Amino acid sequence: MFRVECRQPVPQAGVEIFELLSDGLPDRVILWSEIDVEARGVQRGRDREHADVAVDDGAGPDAGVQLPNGGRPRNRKSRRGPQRRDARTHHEQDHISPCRNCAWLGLGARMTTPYIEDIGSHVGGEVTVRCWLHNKRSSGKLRFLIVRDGTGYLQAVVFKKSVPEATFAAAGELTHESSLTITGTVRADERAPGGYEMSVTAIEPLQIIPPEDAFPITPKGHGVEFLMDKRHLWLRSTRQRAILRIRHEVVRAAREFLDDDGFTLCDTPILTPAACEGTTTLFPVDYFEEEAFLTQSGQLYSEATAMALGRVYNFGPTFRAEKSKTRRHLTEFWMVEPEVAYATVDDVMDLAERFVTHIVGRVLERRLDELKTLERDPAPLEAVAPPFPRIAYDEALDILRTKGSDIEWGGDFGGGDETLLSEAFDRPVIVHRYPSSIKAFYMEPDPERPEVALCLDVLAPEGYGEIIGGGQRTSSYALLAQRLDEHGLDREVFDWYLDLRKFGSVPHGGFGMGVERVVAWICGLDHVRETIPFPRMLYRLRP
RNA sequence: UCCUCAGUAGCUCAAUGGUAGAGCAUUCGGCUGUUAACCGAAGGGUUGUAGGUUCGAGUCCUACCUGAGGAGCCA
Repeated sequence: MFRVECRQPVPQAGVEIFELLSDGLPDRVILWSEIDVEARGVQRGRDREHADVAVDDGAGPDAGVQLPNGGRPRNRKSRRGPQRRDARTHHEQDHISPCRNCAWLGLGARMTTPYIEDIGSHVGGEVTVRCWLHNKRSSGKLRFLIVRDGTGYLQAVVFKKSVPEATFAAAGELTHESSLTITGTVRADERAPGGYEMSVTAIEPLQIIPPEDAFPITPKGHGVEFLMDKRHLWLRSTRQRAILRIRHEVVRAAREFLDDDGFTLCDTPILTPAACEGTTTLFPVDYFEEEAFLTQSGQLYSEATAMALGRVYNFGPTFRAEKSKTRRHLTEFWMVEPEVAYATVDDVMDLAERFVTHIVGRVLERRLDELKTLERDPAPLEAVAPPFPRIAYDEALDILRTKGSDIEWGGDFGGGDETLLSEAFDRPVIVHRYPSSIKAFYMEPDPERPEVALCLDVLAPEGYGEIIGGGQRTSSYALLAQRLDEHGLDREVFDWYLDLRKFGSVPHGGFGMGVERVVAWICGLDHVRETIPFPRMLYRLRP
């Protein structure tokens, strides 16, 4: 037995490992578990030629390798030059596995450390999986280990008669969420969850969690408070992983849509000198003895970048210090905000409609497995297609009144009103032209009805409520200045914003979409707190 | 800030004002195909905190603390 050890810096050693394999050990696969942990990190280097790995047989540094056939590898110096290229060619010919991880290691199919999601391309071969123990079932002389590596679950079977006693014992000592590498032959087996199973030949525990201080999250139920306190560990559950993958898909789809539609990403500052809208509470920050605030929207700045680049968006965190304690609120959340020069309110509605449709479509296309994990019925999502119903605020009031609401004209919708409205349609509904009095100072009034604003909200179906808010912005300098005064906002603070109306003002508009609310809706969750890895809420700053 | 509900074993929950219980987790034993495995046994408690009523309080009362849901406000 030998091991391969990492020691820096030893140039070209990554190639040496490969040559060692082909020269001295034609039928021998070096198992991942036989490679020192330090070497693994280096193996991940992008440039294989400069991977820093030396070879050691355990007798000491630079002692060389004692091969089973009695041969020794040539010393390191003699292995530079053309031979290296030969080895690489050999490697490329040898490399037949479609497994991305094995290709990435640069060691072809000989050294197989696949991710579980790729395990199907290794049937019949011996592989090593680097993982955590998800669950364990024992049946006397037979032990089932269900392991996870972040990409999936794999059932590994340890037969007492087929492995050394120590290996069988090691399988027994592993505890829930202990880390390990596990080696064995991959088989297709219908009895195993996922359809593939490993017959184990070797187990190497990395860290065994002691039973007296066991992993706190058990397979059975827990309360919200407990899980939130253990959020850093809760993330390892199947359900949380599915949600975060869908969140990733939502973000990716949003950016993909805007990038492909000619938008330029122009991120806006997090630290701001004043309220963007002046209506909600802000988190104050000491900015070198000046008071600053965490942003609650990048919109005003995006209006500036839109005047420079035409179509822009910003994508970042936003902060609201509201004492809201509901299933729809976080104090820190992510928002994507497109802004378009020369856009009218109708253009913004068109954009919002195409945007939401694209995002939902991508999730259905790429994350159906995760939706299934969440037991989310995809049917309501499949109905999401243009055109979305567009109703004016006045019509919305009529609908609400038929459904029993006693809302007066001029009032904003409460959570219950939003639920009532969205339940009236099978897809997202756009409500436009709210009374100016309940909207922000920068909303453009409707020229035909100045008491309403050219604004819009998109309400998600199934009672999920507002996921998008936006509209057309005031383009007149005089009107904007007047509105600032009416809202009690300081003109000097907004002088740069007023400049946008002073130097080539044009009609323009955009919207902001709350990522967490969209994810909650798509996943069918009853609370936004699970849609972000570490939610920040009223009374919840840790972990 | 206001309203409602909850706090009992590591976790999820029971317990008419009268001996503090179960499942999961943990430990030990059994089982060669388990699917949140199963079977048997064991350990594990200042019932959120402080007062009060009562012969007697997990249970009733008061205050406080913590959490959850909602209102307002918002994406």
